Amino acid sequence: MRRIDPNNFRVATRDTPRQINRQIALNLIRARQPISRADLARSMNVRRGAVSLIVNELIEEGIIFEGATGETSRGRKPKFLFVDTRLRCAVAVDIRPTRTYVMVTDLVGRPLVGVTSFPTERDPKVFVSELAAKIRRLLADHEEIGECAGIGIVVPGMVDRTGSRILFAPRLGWHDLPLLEPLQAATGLPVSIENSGRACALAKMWATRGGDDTTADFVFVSVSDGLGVGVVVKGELLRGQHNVAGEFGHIALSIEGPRCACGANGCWEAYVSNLATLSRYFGRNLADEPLPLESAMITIDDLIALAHSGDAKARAALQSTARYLGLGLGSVVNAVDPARIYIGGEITAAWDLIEVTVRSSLKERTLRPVGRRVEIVVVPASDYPRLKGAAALVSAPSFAAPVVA
Amino acid sequence: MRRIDPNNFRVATRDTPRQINRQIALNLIRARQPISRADLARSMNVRRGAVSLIVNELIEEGIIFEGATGETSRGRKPKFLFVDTRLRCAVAVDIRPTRTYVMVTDLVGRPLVGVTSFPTERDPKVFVSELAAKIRRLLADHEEIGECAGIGIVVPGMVDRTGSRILFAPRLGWHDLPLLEPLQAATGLPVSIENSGRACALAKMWATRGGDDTTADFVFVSVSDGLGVGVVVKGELLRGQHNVAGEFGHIALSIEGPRCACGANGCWEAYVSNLATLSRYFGRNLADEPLPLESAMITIDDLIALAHSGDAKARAALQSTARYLGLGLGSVVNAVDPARIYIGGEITAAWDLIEVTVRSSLKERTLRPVGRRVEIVVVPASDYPRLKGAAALVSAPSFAAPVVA
DNA sequence: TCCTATTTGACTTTTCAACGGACAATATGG
DNA sequence: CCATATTGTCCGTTGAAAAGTCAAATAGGA
Repeated sequence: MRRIDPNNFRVATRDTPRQINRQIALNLIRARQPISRADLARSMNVRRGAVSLIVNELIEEGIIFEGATGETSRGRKPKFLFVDTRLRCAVAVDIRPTRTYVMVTDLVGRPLVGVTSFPTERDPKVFVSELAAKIRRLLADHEEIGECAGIGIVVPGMVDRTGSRILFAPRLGWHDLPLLEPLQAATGLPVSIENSGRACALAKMWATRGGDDTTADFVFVSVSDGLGVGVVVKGELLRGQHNVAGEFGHIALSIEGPRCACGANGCWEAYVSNLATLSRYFGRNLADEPLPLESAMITIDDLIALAHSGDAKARAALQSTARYLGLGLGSVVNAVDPARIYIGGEITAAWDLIEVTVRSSLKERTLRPVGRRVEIVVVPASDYPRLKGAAALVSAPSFAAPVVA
Repeated sequence: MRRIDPNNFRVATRDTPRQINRQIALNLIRARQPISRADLARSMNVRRGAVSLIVNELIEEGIIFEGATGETSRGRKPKFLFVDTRLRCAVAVDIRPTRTYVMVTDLVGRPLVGVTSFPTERDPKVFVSELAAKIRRLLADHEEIGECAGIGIVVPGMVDRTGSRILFAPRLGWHDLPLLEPLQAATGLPVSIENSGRACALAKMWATRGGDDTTADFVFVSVSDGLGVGVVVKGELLRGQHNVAGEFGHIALSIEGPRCACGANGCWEAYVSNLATLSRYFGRNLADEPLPLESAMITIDDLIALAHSGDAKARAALQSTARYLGLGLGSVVNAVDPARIYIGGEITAAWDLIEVTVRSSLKERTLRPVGRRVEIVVVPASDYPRLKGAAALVSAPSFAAPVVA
């Protein structure tokens, strides 16, 4: 039940059916490969002839290819179809406050070259030229991975609606910074930029899986230096009017709570960020202190290790975080009613310690009867959700549904 | 950038372009009537011939009609087209805890028969037969308004995803109650049921206006006995996985706050509902007291009148509510990044007293730089947003975009 | 080994709707 | 009266799905 905007619509032309069915076929091939033309026709409930035309068009364009012949119990053997991921790649970049990570993937998001990283340079100009050089070298060193289709970049901050400027990235000190144009100029490749929490959600949305899980509304909550949240509704990222929707990190947990970096009091982020957990461990607010030297301090990973080895103070700090995490998730669940919540970030390493607390405090705040059935899925750091999201920025557009009506 | 669900898609057929363009044309006629075929063709950027076919089809079906001939500076005069709202109507029903309101509208939501009301019977069976009788009598008394296309019902509670059962309506004491089938059986008319906050949002989405305002993401917050919220994203209501999304009334303002009817502590609703405001006025929590007799108590409208006449205690109570309202709106804005917030409910009568406080506390919690630009629009009770939303339940489906891909 | 049934993928004809252009009807201004 | 402009209709063309046909490939049974 969508309203058509009388000031912004897309009329259908003669080839609109083809555009639509082409994308459906492509997505089915992606989800169920290997698959034959006949199977495709059965799945789509159209004639084999119509499918053949679409498939041959896709083959001609090099988007899919005809692989080995398959087996059937009887009759002519089918020719299997696959999404063509050979000799093309995407560069995924994850910009974080201290280090920047780079990975090369194929066009369905599978890693091709291991993750490399380097310290994040705060000066934007220097950063751009450094990053461009690294990417050029990486692609030159691995000619076997083929042509690069584009660069996907993920940042811990807000991106404007055109995806070309960083509006505000507090932990990087970047403010209204054009990033797309300089990088595109420096690399000669198409670039997409996205907020990291949202990108994590994108990664999950486009994750190649068994294919028997249907698209459901979900939320990705990334607990890290900040709190990144991505919301997916009906197969689409929630963006809002200025492309800053989903900033659940700055909804209130307690309006009288501790001051948050955003200026407000008692934001969820101020309770559950890594800094908040560490602050509880140390018994003082680290946010007030001038830029602690990373090496001199214990990190969240150290804290989790301490907790695992039995340190009571570390355990208590994590339990508090777990409680606040669950309470905040309750607000998220009541707001968007998702089928599933993905949780990422360093804290997932302590999931065995905090799961019970998170779940029980989530239940405390969610409405009966349906809200409490929400599934929680932990995404370990080893899954590289941010980098996979960055890769999805490059690969997903060619699988997206056409815009109609 | 929507992902196509490989398990739930709609392939395009030969007549998909027609279905799409038909709905676009219909929406354009609705938004810009009176309009000629030639104008329509220009707006849609298609041939006049194609438009003529669609228009004649719509006329044949009785959905639009050809009215008076228009004026042009030169050349053949155009025949104007209008959405045909003659001799058909929708019945809008607003079920509230104490009274139930009924209105009859035409199919673009304009009132035809004034609002009538009767006390809400708590026993569902009695209620259904009473309501059905009232509707039958109403339609019989006003034969001039033509045939009834359906009944739209709005309830202060959660509705299941099929729209047939009330999952939970705390203030009515209804719990997992089938309402659609009995009412349809008793009236012989199609029935749609929706949550009242969401229906208010629907009303605004389908409000017939100048037509030069484009569809933007927005939120409707209805402050009343409870707190109803409807969220519209890209011309569509946010529903979530179990049709209970948008329950922002139960996000936290303070996790240590007062107990809410939902069982959690410090929900936004517990701070800004009419009962909360009245409780502050009386200096004690009215929620704990056994069902106060309405007549014996002062109502929120009385309280607002007192405030307007200078009563300091009443003003203070409203100011507190205003502050909490603004703070909660901050969370909503950060979560969904809307272009506009509509505010409805009894409290809008005190808007002159609370506006400054609401706006400043909203600003306190919203993220820079874009979040603070959100527009706030007050919807007075005299606009009947709930009833118009109920009417939209009946009339909107025929204008909705077809589902494709 | 031959025949039948089955399955795949290519191909042909039909139908639907947009596309592109032509045309009659209607009006204005010189 | 004529040139020009505008609206709405009509007709042939074209793109794509719908429906059906056919050859190729293969398995299994007689």
